[in-house]
Amino acid sequence: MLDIKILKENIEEITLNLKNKNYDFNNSEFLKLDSERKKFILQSEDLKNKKNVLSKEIGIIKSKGGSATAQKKEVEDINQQLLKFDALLLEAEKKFSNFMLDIPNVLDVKVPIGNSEEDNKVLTYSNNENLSENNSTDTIDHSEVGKILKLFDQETASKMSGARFNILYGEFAELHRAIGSFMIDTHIKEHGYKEVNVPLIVNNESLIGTGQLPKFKSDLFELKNKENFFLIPTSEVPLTNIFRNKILEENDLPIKFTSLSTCFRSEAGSYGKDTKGLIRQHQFDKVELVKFAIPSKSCEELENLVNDAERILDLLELPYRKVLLCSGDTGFSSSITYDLEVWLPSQNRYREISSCSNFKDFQSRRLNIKYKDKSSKKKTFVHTLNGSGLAVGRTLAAIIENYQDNNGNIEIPKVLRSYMRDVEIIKKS
RNA sequence: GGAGAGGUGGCUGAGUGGUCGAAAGCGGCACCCUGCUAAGGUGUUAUACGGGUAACUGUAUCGAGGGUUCGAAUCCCUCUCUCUCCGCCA
Repeated sequence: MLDIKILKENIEEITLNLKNKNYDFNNSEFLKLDSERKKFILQSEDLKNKKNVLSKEIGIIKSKGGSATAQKKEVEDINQQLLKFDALLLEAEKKFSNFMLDIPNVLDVKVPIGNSEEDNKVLTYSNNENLSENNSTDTIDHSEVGKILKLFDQETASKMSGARFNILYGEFAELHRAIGSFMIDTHIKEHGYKEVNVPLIVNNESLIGTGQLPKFKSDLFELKNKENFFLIPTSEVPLTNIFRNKILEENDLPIKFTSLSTCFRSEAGSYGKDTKGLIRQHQFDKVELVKFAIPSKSCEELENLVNDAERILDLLELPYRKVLLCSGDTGFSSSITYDLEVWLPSQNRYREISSCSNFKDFQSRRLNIKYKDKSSKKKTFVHTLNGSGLAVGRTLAAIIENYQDNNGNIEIPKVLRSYMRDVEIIKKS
């Protein structure tokens, strides 16, 4: 959520900024809803004040043994009026807050202007080479290899569950588990994150806080037999909500959490896209990195966070590129986002494997997460950041494709071997 | 799932119908005092949203929502969470 005062003071500038995010900010509607709300607040508060004064008077009269019937009558009249005004106020507040919750975060000045994916700015290629220019691809698609090796079974998964699920057997299941363990170990041992095990089901307050609701409900799985239960689309949601309604100490910041969790996404609106393999599943595992930082340090913290995610790709020796998302491609809650895209030779293209964002105070305002600023002594909203470090299923796919030899055998990346019985290669049996 | 006990400010904890946004203590902050890191004294110390250049002032908030009442932290109802006991269970 945006700061209402800041929004009012910079309304032209913010309107332009949001336009770059393809959001049409209706500022006359905003001003109308705001003034309407204020009008009712004023009227309602005025009546309440009168009521409070009279009630106090009645108390004093009663304590002296009087009866105060005239005052009682007057308060009753006020109550009648209040009934009307409070209904109007409630309506106006609701409209206003729905309007506010719908507004995306303002973009950072560093974000390049653009409409879609094509306008994203590629910053670096690992090993300084753009592999999509080579155009020599005899790599077999990871799901095909999986089928040949009999370690990957989409048909059976679809029988028991439906589309966008998979079953991994044997070495693939092991490798999948090894990847997750390796990633989270690296973050806790080498990058200073604290591991957290989180609930996979959260309530809608949590999802409003991080920005998935109310706007993106269709992307979520909601449980049917219990009100207000949603499967998490990412552990960003529980991790960030840990400090909902909390005041943190400046000395404790930055706080760095990481979690390996299963994530659930409905993938509504992506029918027919990536139907084969591990790229787009209803259920997938992901290692998430979440940070709480003081505002003046959050930009720096984002750079570090991206480095932490990149480090995993470096250690796995997977080719990738780093991309700064353009304005139109930057997510609803984010102010600035870097994507890491791993090389998938079978598709001859780079695919997103991590997305790292600075949300600044957008989430913390919704969630009411503050810290006590040492110099000003004021309670100030913290900045929240997060990124994938990395998506486990997509990493598995990338390994299967990038570590494949001409016979369709798959070498295990060196750093993972100790996590899976020192197996060096997966061969057809 | 059954039975009971609870949810009060940063924390502990009083408060059962009127001047209670809420005692007291702890913690925090400011100042004073004291010749050594201790102790003491005084004051101050919630959040959000309005109005006002400002001093200041209004409204709301005692788990959430409803109700009773002129008036609710306090009484009633529903929900929720925590704790204890029983049952079931990985």
